[in-house]
Amino acid sequence: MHELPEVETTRLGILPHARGLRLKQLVVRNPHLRWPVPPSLPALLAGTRLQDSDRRGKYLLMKFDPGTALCHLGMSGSLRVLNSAQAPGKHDHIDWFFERDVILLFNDPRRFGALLWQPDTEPLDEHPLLAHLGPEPLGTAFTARYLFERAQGSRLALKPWIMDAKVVVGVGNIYANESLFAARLHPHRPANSLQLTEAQVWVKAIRRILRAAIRRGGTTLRDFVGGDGKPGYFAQELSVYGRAGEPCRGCGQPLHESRQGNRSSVFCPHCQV
DNA sequence: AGTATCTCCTGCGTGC
DNA sequence: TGCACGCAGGAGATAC
Repeated sequence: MHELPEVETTRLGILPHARGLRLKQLVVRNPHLRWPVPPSLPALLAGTRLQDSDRRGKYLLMKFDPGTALCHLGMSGSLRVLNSAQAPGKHDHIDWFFERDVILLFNDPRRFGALLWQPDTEPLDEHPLLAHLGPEPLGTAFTARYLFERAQGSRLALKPWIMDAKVVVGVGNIYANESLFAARLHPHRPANSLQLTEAQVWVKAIRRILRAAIRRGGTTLRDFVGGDGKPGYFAQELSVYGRAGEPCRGCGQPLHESRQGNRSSVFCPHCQV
């Protein structure tokens, strides 16, 4: 799926090819993503330079001369560099034609992704989709003390709680499951039962797992490819996600599965308390 | 204000 | 072979 490591993999795959290049033309073949692609975007971007690319949570930020394009990959989106022009496929919605024959292709079968725009006349961090995001899990603001104190105010179960982008960004279903297992925390525990010592373990687990997933190029279950078009290889290192009924890597007992907020949770009822 | 549910969408697996 | 069906989920919108 598409969580922080997948977006970061995409960003790192694109940057060396496209940074500093002028965008000759943006072709929006299908603007019907999660929100409509702004009709003015092709005219706004034509002839401008991609200065840099950043990431905020799961939003890929592409800084052009007049402003920043916000790209979300949703569930099934990919943004990758093409070696040469090719006939557009069914779900190839947007082409970015840069100088030097560099082409970025945005493909998204389920169209949960998005491409939006924030002009430099408005502060980027005040964009409605970015304004209320919590800290970056790999940043210095994401501390055990922060997590612990924030948890005291919520009766939500730990699993849906940590997936709330206002608590921390970038942790979706896969890495929520994995980090809870690594920290030996039961996903159904109320957030306000979290102890400071547990928060310390959990923060380290989240950071470690996200970093490891980035090193492996993300998790490819079905359709994720990074900016270089290659799949990620973290799926084979997953401990619980997608392994319901299989033996726990800690104790050998079968892993349980439940539903929380219509998302699957997989955990070991013996190891996670 | 915090929490729960709904919604968008397509591909894939399953059962008849 | 074909079709109906359920499922997967990021996360904002909506309802309580």
